[in-house]
Amino acid sequence: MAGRILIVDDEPAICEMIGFTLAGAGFEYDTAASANEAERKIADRPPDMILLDWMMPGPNGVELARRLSKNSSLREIPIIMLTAKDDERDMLTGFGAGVDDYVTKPFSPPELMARIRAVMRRAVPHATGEMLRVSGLALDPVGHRVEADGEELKLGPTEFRLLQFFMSHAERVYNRTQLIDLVWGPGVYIEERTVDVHIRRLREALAKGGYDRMIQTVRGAGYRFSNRD
Amino acid sequence: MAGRILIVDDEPAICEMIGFTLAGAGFEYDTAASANEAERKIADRPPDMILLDWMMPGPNGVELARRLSKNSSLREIPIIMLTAKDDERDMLTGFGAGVDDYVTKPFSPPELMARIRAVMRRAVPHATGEMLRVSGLALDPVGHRVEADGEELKLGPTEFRLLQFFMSHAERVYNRTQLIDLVWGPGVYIEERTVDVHIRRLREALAKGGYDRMIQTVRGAGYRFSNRD
DNA sequence: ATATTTTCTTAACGTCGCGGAAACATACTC
DNA sequence: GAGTATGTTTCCGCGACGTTAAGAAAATAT
Repeated sequence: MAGRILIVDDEPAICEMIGFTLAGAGFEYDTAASANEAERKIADRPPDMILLDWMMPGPNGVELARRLSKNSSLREIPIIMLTAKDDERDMLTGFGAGVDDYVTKPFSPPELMARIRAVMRRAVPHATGEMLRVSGLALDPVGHRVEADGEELKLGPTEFRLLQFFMSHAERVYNRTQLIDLVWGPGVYIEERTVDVHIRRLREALAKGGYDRMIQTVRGAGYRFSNRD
Repeated sequence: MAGRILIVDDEPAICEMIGFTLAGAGFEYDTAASANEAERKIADRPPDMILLDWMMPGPNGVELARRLSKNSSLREIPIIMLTAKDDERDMLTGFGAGVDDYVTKPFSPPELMARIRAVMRRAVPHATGEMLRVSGLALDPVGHRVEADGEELKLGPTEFRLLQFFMSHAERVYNRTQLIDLVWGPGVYIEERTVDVHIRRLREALAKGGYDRMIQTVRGAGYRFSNRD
């Protein structure tokens, strides 16, 4: 499970081709044919990165970028602009609007992938699909496996996502509402106590290697993943 | 990293120049002056990579690329397009036809070599037409055969491609959308559940040697090919 | 061309695992 | 010891997956 990327381009053919390239590299992707559609999809489920075409009918790419940069929870999503012209002025306005990098059409798949990886490593390291390791625990997002001291642990989908989140956000307390938002996703409304149940199940699974101690309760505040006791 | 490269260009001078560069880097090479000649030579002895000129009298480069991509044993041969114009539309039709990278004329020998090496590194496992082996399973991309412990297995075209994909992308989870993209090809729209059916058939075929266990279901995420349980 | 076979795709149904809520038990704070 | 926060267990419904069958399409043979 390497990150999800949203491709915004009005030409379906371009979306398709880029999507194919991304899929080959193990990324999930979604497409949007306009800035408006993109905005809806982003609000619905924020991607880990956005590939944004400059020239589009209706609101153009920069406008969308600017609007996103105004939203505090979405401004962190890295954006790569796809632009036909390498006009310096356009690039400058883009950077002002929170664009992280540019790729000039025509581009080759390897070139695009290199840019994507570079930006991702910088902005959202957890979406690169690299192994997460904390002491004896190893989580492989791509292969969907978790190992404790070389021995595989079996955990359900939600426990897997929960552990993945914790391992990439260690040493920090999250309350139940935050966990629901960040692990279940925005727009999912479940009871806060349900989090407890999944914490329990995760602990149970980790107990095999004695790593359940890393899921720590901070009374009145939430939970924390830490390798210190 | 030696390999045989087929240069397809109607201008003998260019063939010669590229060939000289390749030979200097330790590659073997062959040349073809037209798409038709190239097709014959490829059928006769598939090269490890193709350098394909865009503009040629008769059937042009993209057409050849598209024809190759229809042949399951030849579709994996990486292709680098040589194009004089960096026209966006041309590039896109190229990607659809299974082109791996582009080099725009005029190009320098070092640049070309860099691209060749990059594409080869990426495509190595499934490009060379070499046998794919994972534990007792052996898949021969050229001869279109699959053997389990020396005994031949009979599987349909789609199952063959699916297995070929899995064997060259082991230990990685792919969801149904990605599999459709990567095994059926971009621009093919079929029901996600159809993947299940082909997974079933593949498992059924592999069950003969007990290798069905290698096609693993990762609930909520997709499927994975793995020799570990 | 036509017939035959093979294979692909879809749809329908059965099964099973997982998520989520509720209920109860326990621990902590003041 | 009251009140609140968290741990633990259980159970039901939903949804994901497996499986089968049948019609459509494509490939092959006649």
